[in-house]
Parts: sequence; structure tokens; C-alpha cells
Amino acid sequence: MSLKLYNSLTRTLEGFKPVEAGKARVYVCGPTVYGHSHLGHAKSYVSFDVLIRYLRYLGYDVTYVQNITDVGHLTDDADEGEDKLDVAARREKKHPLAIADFYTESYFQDMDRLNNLRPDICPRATGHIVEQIELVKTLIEKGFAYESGGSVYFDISKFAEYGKLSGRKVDEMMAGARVEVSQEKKNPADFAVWKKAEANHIMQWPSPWGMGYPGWHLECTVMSMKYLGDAVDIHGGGLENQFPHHECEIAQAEAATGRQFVRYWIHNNMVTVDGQKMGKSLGNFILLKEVFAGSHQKLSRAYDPLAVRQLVLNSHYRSPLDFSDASLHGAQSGYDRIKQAVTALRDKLKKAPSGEADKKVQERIEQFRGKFEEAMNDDLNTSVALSVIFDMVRYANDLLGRKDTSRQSLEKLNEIFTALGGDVLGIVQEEYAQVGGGGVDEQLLDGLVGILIDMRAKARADKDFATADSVRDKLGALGIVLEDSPEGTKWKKV
RNA sequence: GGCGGCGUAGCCAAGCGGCCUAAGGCGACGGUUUGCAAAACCGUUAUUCAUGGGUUCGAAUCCCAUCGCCGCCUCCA
Repeated sequence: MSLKLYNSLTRTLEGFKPVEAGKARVYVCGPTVYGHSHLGHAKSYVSFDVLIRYLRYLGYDVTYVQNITDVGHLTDDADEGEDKLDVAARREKKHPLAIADFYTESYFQDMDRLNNLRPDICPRATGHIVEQIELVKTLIEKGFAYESGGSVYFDISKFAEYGKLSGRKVDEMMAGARVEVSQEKKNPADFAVWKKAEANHIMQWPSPWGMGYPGWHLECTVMSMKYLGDAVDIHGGGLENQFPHHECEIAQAEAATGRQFVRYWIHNNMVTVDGQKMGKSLGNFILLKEVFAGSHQKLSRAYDPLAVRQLVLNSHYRSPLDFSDASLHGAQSGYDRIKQAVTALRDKLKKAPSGEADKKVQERIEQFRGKFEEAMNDDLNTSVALSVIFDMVRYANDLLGRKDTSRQSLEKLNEIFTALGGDVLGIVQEEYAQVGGGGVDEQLLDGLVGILIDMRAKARADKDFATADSVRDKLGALGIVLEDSPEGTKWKKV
């Protein structure tokens, strides 16, 4: 068994075979940094993060490149629309690159909280203007692009395979297209690779064709080729980027190099909120920071970043994912259950009697691993993979309830939780903080709650249940839950 | 107008020709445990997969039709 991935280019499930054995070169379209990240980013980047993690689990030497788009492109080819970063810059009265820096940091903050691994290289578009100009020159030299009115357009009539990724035919597309056709183009479907800048455009650079800025699709082609070579194993992105963005990337790259640009195109599906496309006008546009803080009107509470991650992994990356307060709530409960079991397992680990690792336990563990890998190999079926984690939770709870479970058995179980739930899925953490951040002095809080637990224990011993329950209820109102067990009372913050 | 996808229990969701009288999670209900809780554990919760036809020895899975929903075709993850 080995990894199979659905390749958008061929529309089939294919066995993964990298260009160079043992290595995986992956490029994922990164964000345009003009605002805080939202739920759509969560689905996309968690999905690709799991791909990267699983490739590494399988032993591939992965190079993961994800761009940061810090130059806003025009919204169409007809000189209309606005540059996103320019708009944000005017709104916030800052330089576009200050905007880009600010939201880049915000992006990584959110992705870190979702437990996404940082890409190995995060190139910025503005740092690669020279390379982009070089590619434009190459395209002109090879006859695939032409200058017109200070801009340079890709001549799709020269690239017969244009449309092969998205399955579109150039003439069919024109019928209902909403894009206004620029007079500068030879063919309406030609797209800009270099755009002449108007005077009020803040970000512009000198080029052989005058002052301007790069076309929308150029940066990914250039940066992908610069850091990963002419032939990339995997190029990922949101489904909405399949056309025109990725189609144009292919055209640019393959016209320039004459060889296949990307082996496997992976597209993840979109996010809806309460069954509808997320949009600012619909009032269902939810930022990740709002989810983590519970500060959006659609949400009844704050949700753990990893609960969001779990919700993403609960469905397949190629299925659309609907976020709602109810679905988040369900994911949070499930996440809590896994966390609870792993925490209990690790607690018990320290106290369990030493002995041989039980053979039956090891067999079960190998079954879990087998089922997990089978699911992940099948185009990253995280939904089934996650169900294996829940099987492990049930099994762990069962073992914990038995006196004769050896420490070695529990260690094996902990290892598999860490490997599958942690390293691959990223939902089992190395350490669980008792207090969920928020600048609270953990030691102080632990001490204070400890005092109350002791007082309550005394009340319980004296059968003064009214006092005992009062302590518990009052702590509960503050979000601190007490759990009695034979080993004493534990507490956690919810 | 063109292209693509989806419709599985109260909710999320896997399954994509026989192992399906359909995984897993959430929720609900009953039980064990508990001073009472919480957590945990056990059990129950879809003879059925939008609807109607068809193909097949056999369909949630393939085909056709109908209804409903969603996305892309403009930057967007």
C-alpha cells in the first residue's frame, strides 16, 4: 500500500511517485495578506498541512514552499477593480508593505494556533520582481507573449494545452464571461503577465516595458520554479484557483521551460457558513481570531483552535465544509474527548506497574496503525483516520480501567497517539496546558484551585455536601470544572 | 449561458457494485460508577442512503429523469 492522491489534472486517483525518489517537492498557494485569516484559510491550510505531515510520516524528504502574496493584483484584466493591498493601505493609512507585514504575522499566528507546521520557505512576491521580469522576457523571446500599450500579455493561441487543467475550452468560456475585453489584447482570453501601472498605483517597478507590476499568476510560477525546480511534484491550492490562476501558471511555466510544470495538482474544496458562501455582505464572514475568541455573533462560544482543526479533518478535503455553531460545537466535544483520554493515559503512565508490553495491546496498536494508514493512503481520508483515533480513545479508556495494564503497554499506546494523532493529524498535543492561555498565571491559579479542592475534600469527608457542592458550583461558574476520581479531585478549565 | 459538485440518522460525516440490515463523532435516552455531579464505560438511537424509473444474480454505490442545494466561470483559501 502506498499513497494515492486525486490529481485534478487527470481527474483520477493516482499513486504518488515523486520526480526524485524519496523526495517530495510541494508548493501551496499562500494567502494574499491584506486582512486577517478566515475559516476558508483554516480548511485549506490544515488540509495541506496534513498532506505534508503524512508525506513526512511516510519518510519523504519534503520541501514545502508556500508563497506570501504581498502585492495586490488588479481584479481583472481590463484596468478596473482595485489592488487589495492598495485599498487596505489607504484604509489603514499605511504603506502597502506595512499592511503586508502586519497581516503576514497575523496569518502565521493563526496558522500556528491551528498547529499547522511552518512551510520551509515562504517567498514573497515583491522579493521576486526581478525573476518575474526575467520570465516575462523569456515568454516574449519564445513568442508566447507580446507587449501592448506598456503591458505584456500571454498569447493563449500559442499554447495549445491552455484549459487542460480546468477542462475549459477557450471559445466556450467567452459566452458568459463577465470580464470586459481589453482592446490591447489579441485574443479576449489572453491574460496579463506584466501590467502597466497607473500613476496612483503605489507599488510599481521599472521594467523593459516601463513602470508596472507583475500579472496575477506570475509569482507562483516564478517562485515555484526558483525554489523547487522546473518540475514540482505537488502544487496545491483552493478549488477557486483552479481557473484561471493555476491554468495560467501552467501556461507560463510550460511555455517557458517546455516541460511539465507540476505532476500532481491537488485542490481542496470550499467552505460555507450555515450552508452559504462566506461573504462580507452576508454577515457570515468569520475570522479565525473571532472563532478562537468567540467574538462573532454567529458563534455561541469560543472554540479551541484544534477543535477547528478537528472539524476540518472530520470531512474530506475535496468535499465542501460547512461551518456552523453546531458543527463547531460537535468538533469541540469530540476534541475534548480525545484530549481527556490522552491526558488520562499520560497521567496513568507515571503510576502504572512496570512489566512487559502486552502482546495483545501491541497487536491492537498495529491494527490501528494499519487502518489509519490505509485511510490516509486513500487520498487522505482524514475522516476515517480520525475515526481510528476515536477507536484508540475507547481502547485506551478501557485499558486505563484495568489494574493489570503495564506501564510499557501504556507507553506503546501513548506512542501511537503521538504518532498518528499528533505527528500526522496534529490534533494530539505533546503537552496540554491546564489553562488555555490568556495570560493567566498558571502556577498561581493551580495553587488557588488546589486550596479550594482541599477545603472541599474536607467538607466532603465531613459529609457537608452543601458546602462541597457550593465550592464546585462556584468554580464551575468561573469555567473551572472539578472531577472526582479515586485518585483525588482533578480540575480543568473549559 | 458554460463548467463542476452535492443530497446518507436530530446534527457533522465516511462509504462509491456483493464484507452495508451503512464507520466514526456530536446530541438524545437507558444502565454501571458517584454522596450528588463530572469524566469514563456498556447499551439503544437509518431494514435505509432526495424522489421516480432502469442496468445487474446483486446498487447508497452504475445509467436516465425529476426536485432541491452549493461552488466556479472577476481577486478570493
